[in-house]
Amino acid sequence: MLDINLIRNQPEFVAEKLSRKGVTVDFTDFLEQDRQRRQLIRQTEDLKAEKNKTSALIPGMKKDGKDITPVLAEMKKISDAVREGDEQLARLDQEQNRFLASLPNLPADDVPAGGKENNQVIKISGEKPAFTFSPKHHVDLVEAAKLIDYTRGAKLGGSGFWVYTGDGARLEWALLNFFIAEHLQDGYQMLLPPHILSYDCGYTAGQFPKFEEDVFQLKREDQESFTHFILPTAETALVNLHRDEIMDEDTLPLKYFAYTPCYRKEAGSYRSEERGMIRGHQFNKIELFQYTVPEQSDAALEELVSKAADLVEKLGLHYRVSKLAAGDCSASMRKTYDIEVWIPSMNDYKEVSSASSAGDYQARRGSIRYRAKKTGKPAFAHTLNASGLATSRIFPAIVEQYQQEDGSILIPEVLRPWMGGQKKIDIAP
RNA sequence: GGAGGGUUGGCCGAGCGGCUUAAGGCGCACGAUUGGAAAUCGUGUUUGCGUUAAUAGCGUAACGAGAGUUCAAAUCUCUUGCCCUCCGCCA
Repeated sequence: MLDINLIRNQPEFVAEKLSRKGVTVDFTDFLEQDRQRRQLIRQTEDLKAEKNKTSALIPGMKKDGKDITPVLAEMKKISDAVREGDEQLARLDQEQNRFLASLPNLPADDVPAGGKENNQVIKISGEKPAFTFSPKHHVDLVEAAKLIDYTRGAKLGGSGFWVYTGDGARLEWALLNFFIAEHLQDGYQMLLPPHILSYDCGYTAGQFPKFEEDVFQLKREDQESFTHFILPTAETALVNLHRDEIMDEDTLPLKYFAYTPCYRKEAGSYRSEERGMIRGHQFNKIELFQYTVPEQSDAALEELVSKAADLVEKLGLHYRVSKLAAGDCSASMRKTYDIEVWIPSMNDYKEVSSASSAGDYQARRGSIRYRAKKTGKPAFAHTLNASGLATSRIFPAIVEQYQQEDGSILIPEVLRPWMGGQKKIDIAP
């Protein structure tokens, strides 16, 4: 949600920022309606004031035994006028909120305008592994080593699901354990939130109403629209933790991380080059999240990016970091860095972490505030999130980048403690 | 799944149609008192919206949420969220 006062005072400025995201808006009609709306508020509130005054007379008159019939008639008249004003206002409010809620966040000043093609690679770490043999695709590798069972996954859940088996399950869990240990060491608090969330959570995160179709919706038999959904990322849960709260400034920054599977419909987004575990309906992810005061959010974003990058680095994988152009950031975000790992078989980099600052956009939607010490007044907090990390692309990257000529896979050193010291995975007999 | 009870300002808790501008207490802040402190006394102590140069005033709204009855709703009716107790079922 954008600050309506900013739109009132500097509509051209807001429109220009939005155009960098590829969104064209003309606020003329909106501002005119806003003026009318405020005038109606004034009129209706004046009527309410009159109503309150008149109503206060009644008990005294009754006590004195006076005839209150004319006052009752007057009250009736005012009440009807108030009701009419309130109804009209409710309609205008709804219209205005719908419009405001549909506007994406404004990009930060240093974010390039335009779409994907304007993303800037700002860091490349390591080098593409040079194979002395012909490297295999991760699907072939994990099937040979019996790490993932795609066939039975599809039997259980349909296309886009898989089963981790044996060392594959252990490797997956080792990754999560490694991430958890790192985040705990950095002073982040671990959370395990519910996976089923109520509708409001999706609204606060900025995913609803626009992206309602992207999540698995849960509906009660007796209701028309869905009331709950399965979370597409732990971010949706974490951003709602302090919804409708006013926190002490002293408690900020709050640093959390959560492990959840992420459930996404991914309808129509399957591409043939993404066979395997690049894009599934369910994948494991650890999500980092921070609540900060506005002055600290830029530094917090840098911290999150470097934390996520550090994990990929410690796994010994070749990756790069990009700053996304305005149009490639999701709607709620003012600035996003993507960390992309090299997948040899795709000859491309795939996202393993997206680190973003929402500024106060989500805070406004969810009324997430803190009491500013300086003024003593409530102010909107800033929210930031980053994957740390999603395993569904890290796993293939490890398998492909660490593959040996005989089809075995070396286990990155940092993961070995969580795999009983095991150093490599051989192809299954 | 069934039957009850509850939901009120930061917290506890009264109020069950209009003398409530939400009693009283606790906590917190400031002031008085004191050599200093405790105790005591006094004052203040929510958020949104509108108006405004204003974080000053004034107005307005909010007693879990939504709808209704009424001239008037924290208070009555209906729907619903959540919490508690008991019963049933089940991992």
